[in-house]
Formats: sequence, structure tokens, C-alpha cells
Amino acid sequence: MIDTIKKDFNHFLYNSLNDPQRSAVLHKEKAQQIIAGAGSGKTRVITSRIAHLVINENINPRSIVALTFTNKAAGEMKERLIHTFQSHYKLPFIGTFHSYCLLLLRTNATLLASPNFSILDADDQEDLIKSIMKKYALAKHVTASQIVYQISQYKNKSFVNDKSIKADLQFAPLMKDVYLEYESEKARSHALDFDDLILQILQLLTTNEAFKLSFQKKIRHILVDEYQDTSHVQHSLLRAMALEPASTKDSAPNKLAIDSLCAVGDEDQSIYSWRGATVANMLKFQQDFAPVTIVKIEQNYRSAQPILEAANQVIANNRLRNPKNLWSTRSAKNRILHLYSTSGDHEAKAISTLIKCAPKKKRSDIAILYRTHFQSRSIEESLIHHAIPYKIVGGIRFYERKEIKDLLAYLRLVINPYDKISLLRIINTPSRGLGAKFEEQLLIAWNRNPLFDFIQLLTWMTTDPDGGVTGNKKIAVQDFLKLYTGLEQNQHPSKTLDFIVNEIAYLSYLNDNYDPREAQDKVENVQEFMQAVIVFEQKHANSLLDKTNTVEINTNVLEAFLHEVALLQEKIEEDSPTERIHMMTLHAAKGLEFDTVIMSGLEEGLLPSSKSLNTNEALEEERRLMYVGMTRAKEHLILSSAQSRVTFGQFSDQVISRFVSEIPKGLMQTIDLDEVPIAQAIKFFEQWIGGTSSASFQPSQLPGHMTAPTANPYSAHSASAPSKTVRPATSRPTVPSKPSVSKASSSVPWIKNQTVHHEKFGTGIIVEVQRADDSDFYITALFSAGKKKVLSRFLEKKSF
DNA sequence: CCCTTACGTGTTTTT
DNA sequence: CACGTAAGGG
Repeated sequence: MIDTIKKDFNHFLYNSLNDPQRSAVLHKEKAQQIIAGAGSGKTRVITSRIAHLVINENINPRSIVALTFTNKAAGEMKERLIHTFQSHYKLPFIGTFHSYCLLLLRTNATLLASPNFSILDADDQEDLIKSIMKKYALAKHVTASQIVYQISQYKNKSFVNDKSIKADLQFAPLMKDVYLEYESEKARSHALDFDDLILQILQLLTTNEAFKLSFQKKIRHILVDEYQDTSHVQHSLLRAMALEPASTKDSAPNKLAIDSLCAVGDEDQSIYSWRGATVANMLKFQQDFAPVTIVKIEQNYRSAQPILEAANQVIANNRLRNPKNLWSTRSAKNRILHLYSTSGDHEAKAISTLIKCAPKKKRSDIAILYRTHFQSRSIEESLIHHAIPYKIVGGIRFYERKEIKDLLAYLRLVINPYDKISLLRIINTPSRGLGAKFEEQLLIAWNRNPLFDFIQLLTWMTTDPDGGVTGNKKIAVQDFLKLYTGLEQNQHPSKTLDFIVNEIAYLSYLNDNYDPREAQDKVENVQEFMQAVIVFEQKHANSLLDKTNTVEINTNVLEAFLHEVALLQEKIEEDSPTERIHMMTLHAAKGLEFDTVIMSGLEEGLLPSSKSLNTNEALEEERRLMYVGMTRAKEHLILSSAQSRVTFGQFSDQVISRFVSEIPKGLMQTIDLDEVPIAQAIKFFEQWIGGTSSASFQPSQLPGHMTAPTANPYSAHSASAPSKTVRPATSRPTVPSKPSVSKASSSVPWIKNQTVHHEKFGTGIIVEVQRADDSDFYITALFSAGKKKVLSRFLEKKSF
């Protein structure tokens, strides 16, 4: 059997991979960097390399680690390897940086100050910061989430080898206090945030030589996916994992301590800089792990040629990149369609209509992508209306729902009785008469007894004369404590959860506190959650016997569940048999591919996001997002924009994304659904997506629109480019593709969030635009002096 | 202490 | 619009 697997794999290796791919798989020297364009088969290369090491080189899978950025990417790689290995080989560890560090923390719990730690998600972090802000009266100008973000930025960027984490705080004075308080509260609660998971392991590797040596004795091969998305800290972590102890210092020559190191990346797909990722790590990798063999893979197997060509043209507008030549032999025609609708709802309807024109077997391989989660809602409604099954990937995450987090908090306290965040969350949920006043008392008591766990603390509060809790409150607290003393630690978290839900009458709490529809939803979520715990329990029990299990950790099942859930956004679910459309953000789509990709909301302010209009760096990242989205498509790419959209409950006019106008007109057909009768559009959809797949939209079918398309005065491309697009004479506003060309600024429409300059008011940001007359607009803009409404002729656009 | 109502305020992207 | 926070009455 193993011989068959080996034969099959080698047949694949020598017949199905191209030369650069194969050389990357077979590479024997120590460090290697693979520069792989979109769709060039980089996941394939990584998984094949792992398979090659295990199957042909007889490397122990346990000595191989593959690090990815998202759980999804990891899942995909695992699946492919399981397929190759047919369960005759063990799987190596494949997972995110965070989950690998968590695993290391758990397997080395004895080295930790508190082995039973909780993991804080963004929500918990915010709660904690809010409570600290109260103390410092820091409310007005910053929000808790901004502080959380800043702290994370600091942790990801500022950590330098060998320096203490807290050594060079660069926060404003008050921020520094908040940060330090945050860190100490976290320590007291025996809790770690996501960034800590990585920093803790980095600390261990750099300060504990025995730990490092035993790590390197065990782990001999490391592979990293999406290197362009690594942060400073993650790069340092890799150095610490892979280099000789002496060479962790910057001055000493670097010597690889492991047998092979392989990183894959593509600078054009760097879309996580907001989370501390830096493309510069691609170069740093070449320096720090020198000598590095560089392999470039530039053949794209995924996309039909016009799609790739269009994506190449778009990304070519980025200045901060090295040009590359991604090519495809999959020639085709008419693969890109631009849908122009009148409103967001209209867009949603158009998308549903289009999907209904696709043959059934194509349905499951359609993805709808958008920039932000909230954009999914109108589309969802329309899909439901048209009875099209869909699946949202990573939306409002299951484990972040209020009702689930409440129950998780109860469970977390079982494992970690120091978890202050969880205690504060549920001490009065459901309400048991322990409100704001009690919370105050609790915090005071906690400060007096910093080392108490919650049982000791609550006991102290109700029994000590200084505790200050009497009467009804005392009874309520005692009842709460009784709940926990009634819990038995066992190997069945589902029973523990069951007990809690019953004991606190959680379902009736939900029914009493939410209106029927909402309550019903929440009750169902709770039931699903309880089911997920059971599923986990069984999986866990099996994996202790199963040899595909990566590492055995002797641990409490509940603890394992909580840790798994902390890093997981999706709920644990069995694959559903129905074919469903996939919906997800552009970020979530990275690394995936679909037959048909529908990108919705391609408008200024959405993509590019209004938050990214101020710097060129941010704008270029938005363009990379556009690029990532486009290159997900294999056969058909639909770009969709709407003329107006409801934002904050108000209609606002939208402008087609500049990225759309960066696509050469000859590669894209446009259908303006305000002009084209729906029956005609449907007829075209059926031919295009359902039939010949290269159908072209015939302008001649359009009575009344026989005239040659009018050049778009706003579009830099359109002046003389031959075009088969159907554009009504009343041309839609588009942004020039090169924003820095401000010569034509008088003809360019004024856009919300544009930065402008006024002689008297200084620099401001546009919040509203109204037409004044043929040549002028009333612009409402936010200056440092406040909101002002001025005529556009007194304003000057500022571009960066 | 809890519930209701009235504002007002603000939406990237993920581990 | 839709959420979360601030203020007031029961």
C-alpha cells in the first residue's frame, strides 16, 4: 500500500509539476524562498514538499512544521496531505503561527507561570481596556478598540531581539499607563492575548537555551506560507526557531540550526500590513537566513488569460513593488463583466439573477466577495428571497456571539478561576442582583487581595467584615458560588455545560430578555454550541487513539476545547451536502480559488476603503486586495458597482472604484442595468455564464443605444480606447486611475472622504457633496475648526 | 438595582 | 439604520 502511495506521488511529482515547482519541492540545501505569483500553485508546492520529505526522504512527520496565516489555508493543506498520505503516514503540524505557539505553550506548561491560562479575543481585550479606561478617566478622545489596536501594533512592530518587551514603550504618557495596567491585569487574570501567544514562545526561545535546544532537536524542517504577511515578531520568531543560538544576535553570522527552511510569498498579495505585517520581511528573510536559494514561479494555472491580464494591469499601478511577469496559457475571451446597478438592493438582486442563470453544477463554485462584512447583508437577503443556498465564511463569528461568549465565560472560570474578564462578564448574567454597585465592590476587593481566585475572593467578600457584602447580595453571591461547587471536573465538558445552562436557566433568560425572533436565534445558537461541544468531545476521544493526531497532550478536555475555540472563528460543523454559494471578505478569500468570482461594492469608499484614501501605502494595499480578489477567479469574473447605496440609514451617491477603470476596456464588458431591460440582461447572463462562456454582449441588441459609447470624461483610459462596453450617454462618474494627476481636478467629481485644503480653514475631509450649479458643488467638510459648507471652487484637492 | 427611552455615534480587513 | 451608552422613572 505504501508502495502505491509512493509511486503515485512520484508520478505526480515528475509529471504534474513544472520545473521551478519541482525544484522547490526537491530543494536540498538549507534555506529557500519561493516567490510565487497568484495561482501559481504555491499551496501545491508546499504540500508536495512535505509529502516528498515524508515519503521519499523518510523524514519523521513530527519533525516538520508548516505555518500558515489562516486556519482556512491550514485546513486546505491538511486536506491535500491526508489525501496523499491516505492515513499511512502521520500528519506533521500544519497550522497558524498562533495555534503552533499555543501548542508549544501547552506542551511546555511547566515552564509557564500559570499553566491554566485563558486566551483573550478582541472582545475580551476591549472589555478589559474599558475597565481600565474608567479608572483613568480616558474616555472622550480614544475608543477602547483603538487602544487595543495600538497595543497590538506595538507588540507586533516594536519588539526587537533580546530586548525586554516593555523596554522601549513609545506610547503617550497616559497610554503607557493603560498599556502597563493592561499587561498586569492580564497577568493577574492568568490570561494571554493573541499577540502574547507568539511573544511568549519568542521569549522562551531567546532566553531559555535548553528549551531552544530541545525544540531544534525535535523540529528539523520548517515551512512558512504567505511570508509577505509576517510581522516583525513573527520573523523574529522564525529566526529564533531556525538559527543557531549564537546567531540570534544581529552581529554574529547566521547559521541555520535545522535541516531545511522554506518560505513562500508574493508581495502583490500582502494585505495584512494593518496588523503589523511587513513585506520587507521577504528581503529580510534573504539576508537573515543567507545563503538563500530563490525560486520564482510565474506561470499561473488558475485564471483564464483575460482575467489574469486584467489583474496584472491593475496591480501594475502600484509603485511600491517589483514588476513581475505572471502568465497563463489559458487563452479565452470575454471573461470579465462589469455590472452597474442603481442601488445596493438592486445590485443584490442583479447578483441573484446572474447566479440563477448559472447551471446548477457551477453553483457551488461561485464566490461573492466584498470588502467588509456589513456588505453581505443586502446580498444575503436577496439570496434568501431567490432561494439560493449560501454559506458565509467567517462572518459574525460564531464564538463571538454574546450568548456563546457568556457560556464560554462560565466554562473558562472552571479552568481558570483567576479569569477576571470572564467573572465580570457573567457575575450578573443572568441578572442576579449583582449590578454596577457590586462590580465596584468586587474590584475594590480584588485590589485588596490580588492573589485570590474568584472563589476565594467571593468567599472573602461575603464572610470577612471588610468584605462589605450582606443581605440579598450575600445570598446571590453564595448561590453563584454554589453553582461552581456543584460542578464536577470530568472528561465531559458537554455535561458541565449542560449543568450550567440548566442551573442558570439560561434559555429562559434569553427568552425573557430578547424579542421572540432574536431569542429564538440565540436559543438555537446555544443548542448548536452544545452540539459542537459534543462533536469536539468525540473528536478528541478519537484523536487520542488515531495516529493522524499530531501531538498528544495529556490535558483536560474542557481546556483543550476552550483553547481550540479561542483561535477558531468558525463553528465546528460537519460538511453540509447542499451546494452553496460562498460569501466572504476579500481577506478571507486569499489562498482560495473559484470558478466564478463576483466582487461586489466596487465603489470609492468601499474598495478602496474610505479609511485608506489618505496615504499611498494604504491605497496600494487596497489595490492589492482588488488584485487578490480578481485572481481568485478561474473562469468568470464579475465586478459589481452600484450608483447609490444606503449608508448609515441614508442614501448616498457612489462613484465607481478607480480600480475598475484601471482594467483595459477591451477586456471587460459593461452592463448598465439602469439602461438594459432585465429580460435582455437575463438572456445575456444565460449565454455568458451558462453557455458558451465567451458570449459577448451585443450593443446592437439595444434599441436606442446604438450610438458609439461616449468617452468618459473622468476616465484616463477612455479617451481613445476602442470599447465594446455599453455606456449610456449620461456617463457615470469614475475616478481617474492616477489620483496624483491633479491637472484635471476641475472635472473630477468631489468624493466623500477626499482630503481637501481651504485657504482659511486649512486641511479637512469631505463629508457631504451637493451640486450647486453646472460647475460648482457645495462641499461640507470637516476641518479642525469643525464642519463647514463651502463652494468647491474655494477648495483644493490634496492627494498623497 | 433594573428597565425604559432618548440620543448620539460610528462600520475595514484577522489570529 | 442599528448599535451601545447616558439619563430618568419604577
